Amino acid sequence: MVTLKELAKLLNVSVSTVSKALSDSSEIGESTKRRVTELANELNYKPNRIAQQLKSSKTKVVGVVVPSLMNPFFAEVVHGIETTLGSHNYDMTVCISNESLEKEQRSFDLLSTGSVDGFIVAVARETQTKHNIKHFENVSRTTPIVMFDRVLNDVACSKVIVNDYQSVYDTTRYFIERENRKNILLISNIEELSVGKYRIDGYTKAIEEAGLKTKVLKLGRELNPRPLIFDYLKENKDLDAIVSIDHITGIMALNKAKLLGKNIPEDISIIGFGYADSKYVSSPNISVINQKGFEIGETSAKLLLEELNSKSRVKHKTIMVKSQLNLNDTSKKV
Amino acid sequence: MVTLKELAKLLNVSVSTVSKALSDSSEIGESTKRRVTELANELNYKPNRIAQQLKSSKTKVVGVVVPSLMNPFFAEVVHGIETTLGSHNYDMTVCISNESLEKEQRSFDLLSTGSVDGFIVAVARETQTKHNIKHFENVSRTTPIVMFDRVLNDVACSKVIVNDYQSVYDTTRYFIERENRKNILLISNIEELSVGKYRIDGYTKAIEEAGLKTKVLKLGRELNPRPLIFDYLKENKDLDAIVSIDHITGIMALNKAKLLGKNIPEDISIIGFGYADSKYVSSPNISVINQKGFEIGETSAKLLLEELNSKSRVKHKTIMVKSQLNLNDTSKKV
DNA sequence: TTGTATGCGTTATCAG
DNA sequence: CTGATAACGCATACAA
Repeated sequence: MVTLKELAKLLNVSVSTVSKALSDSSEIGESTKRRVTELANELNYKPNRIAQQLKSSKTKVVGVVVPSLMNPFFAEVVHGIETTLGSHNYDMTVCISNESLEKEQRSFDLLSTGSVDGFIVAVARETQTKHNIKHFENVSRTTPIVMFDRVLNDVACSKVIVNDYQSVYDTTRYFIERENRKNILLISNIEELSVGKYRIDGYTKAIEEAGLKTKVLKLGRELNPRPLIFDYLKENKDLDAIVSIDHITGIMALNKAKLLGKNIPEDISIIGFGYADSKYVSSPNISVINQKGFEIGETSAKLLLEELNSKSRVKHKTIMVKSQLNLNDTSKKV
Repeated sequence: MVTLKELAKLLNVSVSTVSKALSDSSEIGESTKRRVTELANELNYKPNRIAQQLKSSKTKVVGVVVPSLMNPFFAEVVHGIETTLGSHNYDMTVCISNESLEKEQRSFDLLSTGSVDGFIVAVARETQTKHNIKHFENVSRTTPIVMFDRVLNDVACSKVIVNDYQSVYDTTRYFIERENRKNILLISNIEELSVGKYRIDGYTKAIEEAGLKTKVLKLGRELNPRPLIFDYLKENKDLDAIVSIDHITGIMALNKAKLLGKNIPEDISIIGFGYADSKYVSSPNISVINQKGFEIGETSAKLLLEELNSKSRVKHKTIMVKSQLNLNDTSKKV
């Protein structure tokens, strides 16, 4: 690595002259600047970022902590984050919590000691169920945090949330009022998460308002839920609509319904939570409540950058990114 | 942030005493150690990683540059990388090249100036087609690089590759010999990538050895290739097997074949390239050549860590991770 | 056993 | 216009 010192020695000037020349300071004469920049280019000098970071106590790096990258929703959010950060010359350190509280804590502990200027996080399942929030509280004293999707209300930080309640409420009402469905099943495998609860609440409200009966199939953390779905469908032949509150069980329900000889959407309307590529993976194309992962990522990153670049301690914001209802071939378009 | 200096002042000892005490040096007396560690814990002292990095000129951070995270294969690889790095107390900075040469170069330029100890990369499409490799050559002089999947033969570095040729050759032969298929279509949308070429070559070899006729549908970079697939299938009713060399066009072909009234796998066997979750997304479950993304990630990370931790300049290795043939319900099991 | 001095590479302040 | 000096926080060779 070529350093300022080496350039200085070769040019018989001082280190500070070189430094100023390279940052095009008005203090330095044109001819010196030329000599310096020429040699710097020739030797391909690049300032050492670690040294700059130590000096400025800013890293231009953001820590991103997500439960998983295999979940397309999170992958999409991370993509949105990276795009926004990149256009502001920030990098990101990605940690995967694997839904584990301990891994999440380790990531925060490690990165909060100077490695990053701020955090963007979707809290792990275990963190949410055990409600252990010390690592967030500790860090947030010195370092801004933005939470998205999986959010903890009692941590003081900015948040980007999804209109989980409303989107499922609207969807369920759509099924009831526009499609005249009466036996609507909700399938859940994330009922222990706050977002899961909101979604179930939205469904319940719509069903009860219409005087219908709620039917909820909770799959818990079952690794292969397909048999459970199949059995339920087999024993409830009168179902005429299914709402899945995650991205994969909807597809499973679709496939199982077809196996049972159901016509879709004539016999059963099916909708799931989705993401950009959801349309490719089922036939007929499943309807989705599109969570706009990319936008959520962009918004989270912008929110964080705002906090990082404002001198005065900025007030925490909570922004809602509305999901988009994409009615494809598994719901009657009316 | 509490620093060594502050601890030293509070304890009326020197900075170096504190430093040594905290690293449990044998030079320091037990009682002093106790006093120091107690106060350090009380004030929640954590060494500033940036300062440590500057001192040691090691960051314990790896730069990971991938074309996309929305492609489940890359997401899986990154997950494997993160797992391995994490268990060795390394972090990773993830950059997404978006298949763009320029973005890839920027990432390498930025991170190679002290920010990371090494790189793991799958080269961008544009980099491969334009064959611009200067940024790799420059960096590799000072910083180890491991390439995976998308590999450049003329860059001197370690590589983790997939047995693309062999896996498609074997699959095609399976269709021919065990299932007695005669009209086998290969669908490609990555023919300009080295891995795409290998896969097509494997197919071609098997077909020609059997005295059959090759049929290759090249989709290029078409954004919505489904109509192209549909038309091809409609005009070639005699197809009895399809090999897709990426993870999504196989699913599309499956769905289009069903639309055309084909029974699967009786009329047509279908196989695609896949990843861990592929089995969930189609009905019947599509057969896949499973690329073992997680293992590729693990292997890449291990290879890099080896280079980073060996004093002597280690010889570059190339490791092949073999794909696994998962015959599900879209291929006759014999 | 503890402390002093130096350096990692950069930037900023101040003096010449 | 240029240069010397100090500082960011830590670690270590060397003194005491």
